[in-house]
Amino acid sequence: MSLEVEGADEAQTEAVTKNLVFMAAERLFALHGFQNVSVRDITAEAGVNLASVNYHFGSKDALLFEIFRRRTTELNRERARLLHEANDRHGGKPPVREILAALFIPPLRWMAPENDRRISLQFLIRARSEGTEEIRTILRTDVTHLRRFSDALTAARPDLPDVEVYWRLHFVLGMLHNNRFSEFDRMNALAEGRMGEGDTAALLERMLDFAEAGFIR
Amino acid sequence: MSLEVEGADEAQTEAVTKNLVFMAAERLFALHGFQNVSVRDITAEAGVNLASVNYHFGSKDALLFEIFRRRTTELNRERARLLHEANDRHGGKPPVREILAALFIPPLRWMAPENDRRISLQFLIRARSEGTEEIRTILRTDVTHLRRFSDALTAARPDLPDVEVYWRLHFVLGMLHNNRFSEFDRMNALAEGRMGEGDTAALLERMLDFAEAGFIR
DNA sequence: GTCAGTTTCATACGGCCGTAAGACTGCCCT
DNA sequence: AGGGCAGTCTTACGGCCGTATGAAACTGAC
Repeated sequence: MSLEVEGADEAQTEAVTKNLVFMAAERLFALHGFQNVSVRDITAEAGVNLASVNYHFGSKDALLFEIFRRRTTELNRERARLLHEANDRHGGKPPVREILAALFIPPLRWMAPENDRRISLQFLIRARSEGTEEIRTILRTDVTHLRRFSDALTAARPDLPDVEVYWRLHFVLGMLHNNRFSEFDRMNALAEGRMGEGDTAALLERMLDFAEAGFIR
Repeated sequence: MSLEVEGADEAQTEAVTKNLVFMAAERLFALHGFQNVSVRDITAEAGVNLASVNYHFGSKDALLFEIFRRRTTELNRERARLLHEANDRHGGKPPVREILAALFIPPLRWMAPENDRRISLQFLIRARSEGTEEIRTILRTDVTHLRRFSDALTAARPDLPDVEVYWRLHFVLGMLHNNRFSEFDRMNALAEGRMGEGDTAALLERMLDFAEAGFIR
């Protein structure tokens, strides 16, 4: 349940231009939203030619989708690995807190201030609500990733009806997805700046305390 | 802590066209997002002339803002009234569950399937993340409404550090704002349709149980 | 050195966008 | 009767958008 960063390399030296576009687009989409960023904005930010987007990705929609796909895969893989490790530690039946930690830790790692994946997380959160119809369809349809977690949770709380588990997982995901800049800033304004965003380790414990309490009850 | 609907009239007979535009715009914005809906879409849906938006509201941005302002005011007023009633019932110091109920009940009332305010809630949730810079600034700046609730919560839990209250309120609002169609559909797909969206009274109790547990802990 | 293949470049096209301008309509007030 | 006016209509303008095209530049193999 630690937040230490682990080796996240990825060679990806192929096609410098394609990568410049990818990174610039992810950044701008995350900051301003899909519809508010034009292909011209992206190529200008990346310092490449206007036609690059359509040459390397096919279309603006396809670019968005590829970023979404890659980041989602990465996030899901990290989560699955942590859940797997929790399974190993507890003989295939980890307690609720460990399951929730596997769900929380990857995005919280990404969110750490010095982490350059911070923008990727903002992108994912945004794409979830503002994405293309294609993205929304996938989100609605492909729930295999979540199933691992709901299964683990029902195993950890066999006394709880399935439906109850789903609802509480729904609430927990709401907590998690609300961690975007603007919402945090709002609450921090209310707290007159005393919320201290930086400490992600403390945030993890806070979130686990809150979510676990709601789950164990 | 009941969900019975109360008198929500509002005369609003002024300028039929203006109202048609208002309603059509709210609906389309809620369903498809601000950037994905054109002035032409709105006026077509409303069955009025293209120029109506600019004549009655000044601009598309101003239209969005006016819808946001009105719905926010209505929601905040309902919440404030419920909190006030809770105060009266408990001599100015209601327990956590009552405070959270004052926060949850208005949006849940709006969300009830037969309620025509359902679309207004979807609009508000969307505007919160996709709105204009002006809307985001207001959300970030104007926290007077939230202060009533954070004050009440710190009074109900004087042993808890202020900062802790803000964090937990942040989590609770995350739970609440995640109640959009798409997110629910996702979880309901995972539950194979067994989540039974319709019963908002049960949902209220479920949310209160979860949030209260996290707060009391 | 040539040629095929890949990548970059400048440019343009058609389309939809938000907004403005000005003519027109109906209604009330005097 | 007639003038004023709020509201509605048609139409068009300039602008930015995503994408397509074809030429130019580059790369490596032989």
